Amino acid sequence: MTFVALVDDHELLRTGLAAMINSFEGFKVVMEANNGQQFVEKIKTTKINPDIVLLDITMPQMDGYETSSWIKSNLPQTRVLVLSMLENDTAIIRMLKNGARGYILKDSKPKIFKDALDSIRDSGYYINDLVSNKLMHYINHEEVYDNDAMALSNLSENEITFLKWICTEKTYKEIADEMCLSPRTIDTYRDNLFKKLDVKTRVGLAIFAIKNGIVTI
Amino acid sequence: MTFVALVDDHELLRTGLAAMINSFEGFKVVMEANNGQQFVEKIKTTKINPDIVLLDITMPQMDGYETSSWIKSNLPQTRVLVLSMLENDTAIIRMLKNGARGYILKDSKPKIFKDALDSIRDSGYYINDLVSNKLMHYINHEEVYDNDAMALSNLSENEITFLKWICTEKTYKEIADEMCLSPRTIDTYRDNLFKKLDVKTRVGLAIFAIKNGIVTI
DNA sequence: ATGAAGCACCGTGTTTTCACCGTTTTATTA
DNA sequence: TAATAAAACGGTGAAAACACGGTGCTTCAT
Repeated sequence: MTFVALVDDHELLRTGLAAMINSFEGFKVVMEANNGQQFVEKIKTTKINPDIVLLDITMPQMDGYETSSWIKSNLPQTRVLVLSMLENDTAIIRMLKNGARGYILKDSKPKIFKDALDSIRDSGYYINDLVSNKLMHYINHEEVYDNDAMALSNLSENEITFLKWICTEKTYKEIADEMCLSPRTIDTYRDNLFKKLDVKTRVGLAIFAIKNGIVTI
Repeated sequence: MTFVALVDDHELLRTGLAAMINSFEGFKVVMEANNGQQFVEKIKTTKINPDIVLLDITMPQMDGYETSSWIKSNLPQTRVLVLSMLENDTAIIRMLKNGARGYILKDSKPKIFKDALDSIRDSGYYINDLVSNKLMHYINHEEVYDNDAMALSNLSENEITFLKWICTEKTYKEIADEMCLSPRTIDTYRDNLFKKLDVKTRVGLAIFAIKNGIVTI
């Protein structure tokens, strides 16, 4: 029997998932959590040790990236299968770098699910087209992903906050007021981010912020 | 027994939903569809007549707005319960205007689901805080919603195209080149959209375009 | 202790964006 | 065909955004 944990903030989806997975021969859902933090707590307080964790990316408190890293270092025998709506290269590569063994979209058909779980249990990995394409692409364009994937983690708290304000209609001067910083500093933030993220305009920054979940619209 | 139809392009969510609803006393899922168009076809070809339709908004082919309108005029005794991730005012008001009897978020707890279904079966409506707040607000700011909801359909082809370019890093002059129009015309497009959409900056336009699916990022 | 790295800050100048005014052209239809 | 709406185009000036080249002040590892 393979034990499965579900980590996703959508309770409804979780309920459906649990029902489905429990209906699969040889699989049993033994834990559910709303986010990474709750998952970590449950791991620590209970003695439950899941074989496979079905993990969402966008969650409050502790997101999928962090959670997957944590699992990689604290539960090395536990395998992560990402279950996300995000289809963009950065998210997929980043999760794989953080130890994920497979990546499937939330609107997949049940059969895909079964296949993925079987494959991860038996071979340790589930390599679908989504993943293999990104991997192939990654091999040839590593720099791009490095820039992009690292970008997020290389951003300071202030830069993240700044990116949130970027997605409003405030001027840089007004943003400076909001953040209690000099307008010049804000200019520097912008210029640095232009370089870091390889964009040239405020719209570029806004798109980046949205794409990477720094702001939700 | 109350018959329920599920219209949502996320098969997994549908599976979970179906399992959950079938577990509720007195409810039975009698039809599932991937989108509005498929739903309409099934209604026409089969003799199934659902009492309640659980309807998503963002779907390919025929979205929730259209589908709800169609149900309103073709199946007047069928009641629509919206099930969406969208929490923004425009979406909620627009669905209610198109005949929806209730609106719940996809990450609601199962109990909310049961309550909503019971309420719609018994009283015809499910008025939660989400809906009542928007309704109250709507009473007092009707113009705003009219502007917003109508905005999308009031946009010309060129304006839509322009909004796509807005979400790039091109300057207005470059956009003018791309669209084979004078820079002045582009200025006018921008100014008109500022008024129509009630925004003040290019970032505002970009956010609107993304929010309303004119561009996908 | 020193040199590299990062953050906050500043000045100047150019380009782009935005606001407000108006004219010509095209299409529609009464 | 004259009236009318709309789309395309234009000028000007102020405000905002962007580019570039800096200064101090920490921090922190060598």
